[in-house]
Amino acid sequence: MKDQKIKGLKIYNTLTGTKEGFTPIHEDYVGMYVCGPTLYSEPHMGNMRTFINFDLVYRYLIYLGYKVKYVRNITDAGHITNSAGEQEDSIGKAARLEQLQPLEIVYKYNVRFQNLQKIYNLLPPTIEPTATGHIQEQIEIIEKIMENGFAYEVNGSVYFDVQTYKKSFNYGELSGRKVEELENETRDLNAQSEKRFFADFALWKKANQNDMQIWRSPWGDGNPGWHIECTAMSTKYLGETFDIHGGGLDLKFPHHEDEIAQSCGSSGKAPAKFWMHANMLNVNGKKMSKSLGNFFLPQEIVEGATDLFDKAYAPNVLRFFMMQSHYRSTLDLTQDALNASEKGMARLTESIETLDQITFADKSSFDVKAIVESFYDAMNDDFNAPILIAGLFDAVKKINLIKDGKESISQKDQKLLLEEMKGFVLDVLGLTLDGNQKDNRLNPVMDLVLELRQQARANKDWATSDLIRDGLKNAGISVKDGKDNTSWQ
RNA sequence: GGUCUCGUGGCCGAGUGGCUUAGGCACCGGUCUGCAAAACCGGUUACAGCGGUUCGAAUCCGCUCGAGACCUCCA
Repeated sequence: MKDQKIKGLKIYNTLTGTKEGFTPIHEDYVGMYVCGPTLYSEPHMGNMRTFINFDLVYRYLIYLGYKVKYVRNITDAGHITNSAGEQEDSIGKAARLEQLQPLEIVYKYNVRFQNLQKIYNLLPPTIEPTATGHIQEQIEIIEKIMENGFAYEVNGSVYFDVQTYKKSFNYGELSGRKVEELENETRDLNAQSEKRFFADFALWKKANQNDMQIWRSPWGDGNPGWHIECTAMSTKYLGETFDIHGGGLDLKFPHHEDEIAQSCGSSGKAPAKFWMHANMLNVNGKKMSKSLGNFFLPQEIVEGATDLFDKAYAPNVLRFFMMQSHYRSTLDLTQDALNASEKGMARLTESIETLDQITFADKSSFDVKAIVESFYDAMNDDFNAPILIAGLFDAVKKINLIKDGKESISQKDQKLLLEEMKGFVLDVLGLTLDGNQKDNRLNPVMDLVLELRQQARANKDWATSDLIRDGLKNAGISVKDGKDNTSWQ
């Protein structure tokens, strides 16, 4: 089935604003670059949403059988934002505050980030290159851009020459901005700028006295510009043009626009065939962000340590919650929504276990293949995980009906459905069944306890059976009386 | 101020011209049960407002109202 389905994948391309059929540049191989975090603090849940969404993309491409090279950078060089060079870079600022070296800051938060990836069951990218590890590559790209006449040096800094560039290329094609209009749109014009043109951006920035990180370059000591690291690293690991470039929607302009300019300006080629942008995670309708203070940390929510919610949620629940919305839509995070996801996910994962132990029939009473195909169709339509989940719940309903003897399934279909449900739930959505797995040592104990309760019930000794039930409840174990047997969780 | 996006039932959230009852949760009814919970089955509630195009619009166009994003670091 995968062989037939692999050709059906469509991806929404920000560059064209349409869904396009996906065909990799090199057959069977996919190159994907995603902009990673700047590690001057711990990533919050909003950041995680983007990484989880691209994890979904990565997982589905693998599921379809592609060999995927997934590059996600780690920004460990701070970037001076103000063109006058007055503002401190984010990493340097954090370093000063915590009285650590910049790379100690980055290391510290990278350890946490890596841990979060494990907790949230993100597949590790093929490589996570760092900006500071690729200063030479960045310098070389800048040199190429200068050779091509699209950059100029001023006083130890190098700027990209947008005006010259747009004579040969279309600056603004990704974000739909027109350079002529940009000037009026800009809120704060910096009159003191060294730049020839307001839209020019720094490729290399001359060092300040108080910079904590400084590198040597042909133009003197300084720092690489914000955008150049992605161009350098994507080129190095994926080539001048690769299949997919992803990132958060807030990076579309100027970051990704400038990446395109740098690639075209150096190699003459556009960096990526497909640009994918993941939308923001909202809290009460507003983008989760540090400045608004409406963020919480991924670690806090799984520990129940945030004031925003009165209980802890499993990482699985957060993942499922996010998968219930499309990656290109904003998603509002509320406690009610999380509670809904928690229950729904439990029902979904439990049904997989039910299916595993189901009784076969000679024939299936419903079209199993059609349900499975709906899984692929959903994901092939621009990774539409919410539709996939709706399809999975169709299967859940059928499985429960089979259990009740109202539908039936053949052994062959059971095998197919189980395999594909596991595939989509575990491998594609990246959920785990951990929550349903019981402690090996506790198992026989619980068997005994429930047996005793069953005896009490047989004797109509309700006092004893309720004592056991209530006692277990206090211990955090809920007893579920089924038709034929009693289970617990 | 400029550019753009969005406004779906109690909540979250899909769907872009013609039965999608999307789906999840909640709620109501039922089955089961010693009771309760859990499971399961069934059901109700919607397309911001106004106008237009069309045989027909949640879906296309216009206007109004509202929300948000980007233009500065941001996933």
